[in-house]
Amino acid sequence: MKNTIRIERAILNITQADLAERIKVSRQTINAIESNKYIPSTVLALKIAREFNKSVEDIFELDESD
Amino acid sequence: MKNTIRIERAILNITQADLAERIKVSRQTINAIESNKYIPSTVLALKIAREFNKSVEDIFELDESD
DNA sequence: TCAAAATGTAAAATAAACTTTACTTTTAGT
DNA sequence: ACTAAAAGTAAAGTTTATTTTACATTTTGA
Repeated sequence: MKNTIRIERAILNITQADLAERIKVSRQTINAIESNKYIPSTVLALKIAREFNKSVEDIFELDESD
Repeated sequence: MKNTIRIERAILNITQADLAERIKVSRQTINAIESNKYIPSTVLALKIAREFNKSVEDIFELDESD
C-alpha cells in the first residue's frame, strides 16, 4: 500500500512531528507509515485523512501486494 | 470506532463467511471487526469498503473514544 | 559555514490485529 | 419442531503496529 502523506504535509507545510502531535501518535509512527514500514490502523488512517481534508482513499492506495 | 459492515452485508445479502472469502481473511476476523472487538488495518478497511462500493468514511466512523 | 530543525533509523518492549481450531448459540426455512 | 446455515465466542499462538529512548544523518536558514 502506498500513501501521499509526505505530499500532503508539504502542501500544509507541517513537519512529521506536527502531524504526529495533531493526531496524537509518536513522530516515529508517522515516519514509519510515511516510509511504508507498516500499515496504520483504520483509526489512524481516518485521522490522517481528516487532517488533510481528504478521504482515506485519496491518501492511501492499495497495490498488488495487498 | 463504529462501522456499518452488517448493514452493507445485508444490502448485498452476503454472509460473514462470504465477505471473509472475498477479501481473504478469516470469518472470525470479519466477525470481530463487525462486533467492534478490534480495529482493522487500513488495507482491510480499503478492501471492505471496495467490496461495498463505498468509501472508507462511509463504512467506518470515528467516535469520541478514538 | 554553523547551528538548529527535521528526518532517518534501530532496538527493545508492549499492545493489538489476525489466524486457527473448535465449540455453542441463534436464525431461517421446511 | 427439526435441521442446516449463520453467527457468536474463546483460547492459544503468530505477526504486526506502536511507543519509547536514543543516536545519526540530512536539510534549511541566517
